[in-house]
Amino acid sequence: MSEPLTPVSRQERKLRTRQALLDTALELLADRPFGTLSLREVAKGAGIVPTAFYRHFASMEELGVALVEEATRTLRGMMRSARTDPDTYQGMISASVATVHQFVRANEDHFRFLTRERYGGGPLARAIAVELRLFSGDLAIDLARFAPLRSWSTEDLHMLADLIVSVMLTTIVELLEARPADDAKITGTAEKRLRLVLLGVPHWKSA
Amino acid sequence: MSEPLTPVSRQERKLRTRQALLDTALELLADRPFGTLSLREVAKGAGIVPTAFYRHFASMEELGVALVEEATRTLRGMMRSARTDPDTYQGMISASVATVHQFVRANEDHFRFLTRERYGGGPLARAIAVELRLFSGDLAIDLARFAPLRSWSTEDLHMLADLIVSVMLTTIVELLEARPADDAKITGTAEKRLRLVLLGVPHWKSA
DNA sequence: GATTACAGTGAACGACTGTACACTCAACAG
DNA sequence: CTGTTGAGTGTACAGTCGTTCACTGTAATC
Repeated sequence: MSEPLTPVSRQERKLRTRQALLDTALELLADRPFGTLSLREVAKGAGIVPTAFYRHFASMEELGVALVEEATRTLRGMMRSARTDPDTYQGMISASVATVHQFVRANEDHFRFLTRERYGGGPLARAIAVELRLFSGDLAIDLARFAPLRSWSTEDLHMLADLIVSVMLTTIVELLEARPADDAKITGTAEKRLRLVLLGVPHWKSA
Repeated sequence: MSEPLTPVSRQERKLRTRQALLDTALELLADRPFGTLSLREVAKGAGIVPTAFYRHFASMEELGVALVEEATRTLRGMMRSARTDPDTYQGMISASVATVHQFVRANEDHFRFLTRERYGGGPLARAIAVELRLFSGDLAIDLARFAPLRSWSTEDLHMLADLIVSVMLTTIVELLEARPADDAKITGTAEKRLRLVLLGVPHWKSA
């Protein structure tokens, strides 16, 4: 149970309990929305007394914001991982969907939290919205490098990027609600949806 | 303040307080998730004592299910209203988007509730998911009547219907978060997204 | 006109909530 | 070695929560 004899500095211990708070919160969030969990149960889960919670966060809301930061770090990792620029649509599509699939399965808690609180209202939803806009903006920049999209206006590129993000988020939610046995079916449908969207690209006229 | 001298039968009174409970709940839900509101405040808002709540619902959860029913009635009304089958894609797109816009602005509470609780987890999210699947199924049937979609497999039709529903829900959320001054911009983008999706239809090959 | 059904009342309960306050005791700085 | 810092403790308080129970008054029934 006890950690090795390494003296464990003071701030290191603090960081650990802070992480324990974030972890138990995320765990409790597996099956209920953020607004329903209490400071006391998070503290208890992390093995500290309720009043000690305030040594780390001024309120539950502040904890929530920290959780958004942690989860969006995973999201950015996914985006970085997907940026392997293959040369064909089909290659890009299946590679991207595979990346999403892999990241979702490896970080279910983070994605469940993000998708659940995205429309939950309050400051959390706003923080997530900001992060998703950044995400979509990055995607638009990436898309601009593709030959068939060179001539598109930035506005249309953002429209396309939002559409793709929307499809991806739908897929993520489907993955989280399904048993892993159905993963292949879900990723297959996701690829179809993206293919259909990109099929329209060569024939697009903005007007 | 007091209603006219009409004797107001017993069950009519009961129906009214029941509706008052639903209305105050919906009002409170304007800026917080369902899980955070309490039986006591809903009862107080409806002008009855907490214990009288049980004369109408066995629990808050049951109230929530009733709210889902009420809100999805609005949703079905929207679908019925949109089924005016024009003959061109462009006509169908702009008419549908206009219908969505009009219904959202006329029933903001219902749509806010649906979109917020959709991913909130628990029995409410499940009830909403069921309703949305029905909605998507109806849409798939409607789509099957369009000439360019005659040859599509039912699986692909469902894929397309889900994609359209997803775009519509994204649009609804955008409308709810924006000031009405930005409505034109949002509906414009929504039409673009649908146009892009449908642009791919003639070139679709399922494999 | 007497009787029943039942929506709404009011007090009380035990459990849980966030937060204030004074405290301990080990890691740290001088 | 000494004094300070600060993460974690324990008690306490005022609210709120869902739910129980015995009740009241009136519309509906016979």
